Amino acid sequence: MSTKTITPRILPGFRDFFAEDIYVREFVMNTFKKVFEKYGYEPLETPALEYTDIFKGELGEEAEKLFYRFKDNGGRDVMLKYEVMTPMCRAVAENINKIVFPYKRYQIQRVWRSDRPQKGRYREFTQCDADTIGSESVICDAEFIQMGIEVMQKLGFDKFRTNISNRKFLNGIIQFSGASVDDFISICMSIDKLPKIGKGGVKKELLEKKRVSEKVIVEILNIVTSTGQIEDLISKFKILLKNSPISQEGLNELEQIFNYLKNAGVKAEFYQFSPYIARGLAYYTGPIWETEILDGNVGSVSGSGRYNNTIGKFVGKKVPATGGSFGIERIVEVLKDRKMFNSSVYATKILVTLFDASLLKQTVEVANILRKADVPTMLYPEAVKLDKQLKYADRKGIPYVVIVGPEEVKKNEVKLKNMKTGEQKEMNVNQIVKLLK
RNA sequence: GUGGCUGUAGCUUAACUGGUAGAGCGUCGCCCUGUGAAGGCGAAUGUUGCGGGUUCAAAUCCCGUCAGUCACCCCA
Repeated sequence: MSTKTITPRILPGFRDFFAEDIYVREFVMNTFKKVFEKYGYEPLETPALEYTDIFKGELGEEAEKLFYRFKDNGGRDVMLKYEVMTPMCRAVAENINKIVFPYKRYQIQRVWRSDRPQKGRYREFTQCDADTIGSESVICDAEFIQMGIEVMQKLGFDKFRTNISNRKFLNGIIQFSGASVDDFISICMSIDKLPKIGKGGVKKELLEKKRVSEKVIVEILNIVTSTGQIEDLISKFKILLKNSPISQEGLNELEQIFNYLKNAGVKAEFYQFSPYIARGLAYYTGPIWETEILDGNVGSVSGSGRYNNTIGKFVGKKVPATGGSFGIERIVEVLKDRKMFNSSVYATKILVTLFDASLLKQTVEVANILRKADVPTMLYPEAVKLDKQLKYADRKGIPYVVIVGPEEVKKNEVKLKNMKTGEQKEMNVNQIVKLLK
């Protein structure tokens, strides 16, 4: 046998998850799952590895630099899943005749990007997406927004807002202000940074990098930073952009979405018409929205929108779709930071101490009775000093300790100690089962 | 991919302008031969990330390297 030791080290941007991390993560994921399923979304899973060509050309050069790409043993050009949406489109396209539309699915899976790790950014992380495929109706968009708000509340947030806008409306603004439609995406990418870098920053960026005149920029920024009541904004824009059919279409869609939310009883504080929401991604074609945590310096925790032309690339005919992604990693961080979830809860309820090796038979009996009654029970495996065993329970956060000593055995009882209050009582094992139920 | 900052015991860190590393927490033992989280006493743990250079002398200065971290790009 070799005596050489291996230095243990984890790859940068990859993480080990211990119990306390997993408890929070599972709470968050289960909350999403439950709400998704309540709204009629079904689960979908796709492989970790895909042919490179399904991602290539879809996401842009920037993204392609971050692919975990290699040749497999059969010489195939493959890569780890970069994001969840493209494989979904692939799977839908491959099974187009089997799937019943509208197809609503959610996906909570790990993806990999060879990005430089930093705060809240990892090379392996979990993506949480839900989408409705095969319907043009904005009811799907509106319902998704409602669902997103419900999830945020279920997670325990009360200061957040979903900012809603529409790409068609923005498209109209850009034409109205005199910019070229070719610059639409790059203008959207800059506008999207508005909350982060401010009006001045956006102006600077657009002037430096794009072929847009200062006059046009000022015009766009003025419209996009308008605030007010939803109804007022919509009617104001309808008049302002009366010569732009595409804007009118977008505004009508927004009107329908806001009507839906109102009728569904969604609290008005949780959503808003935010014309500055643009989203950086190229593929959005209609309504777009982001959910933002308002207190603290968290920012956006979800990004969504309608993308009617993306799946078509895999199928050869138009397949409309809408949906989006929730930033699970960021949400988990916030929950941990704000102690909104008690992650110290250890699943084990009772530690049965082993008082003395000669009492092993009776001790195991006690543990068995508890386990038969589905009480998560741990048996201390060594007959060491009681204080050591109690200390173990304390450090593990196990709420109860059962002591099976000679005195108790004589009376056919055990001692139950509550670790939080320090109280202890002698009783029959079956009484413990009743007490903890 | 670009740039900034930081590497001293398991963790947090001290060491004035270079003079052969000290503490708190934790760990372990004992006070306490049937009781944790409090208290008292004691113990163990460091080639100061690694390699080289300057110097009588380097944790400290210089160069390189590796690692971590933050920001930008981009994004979740």
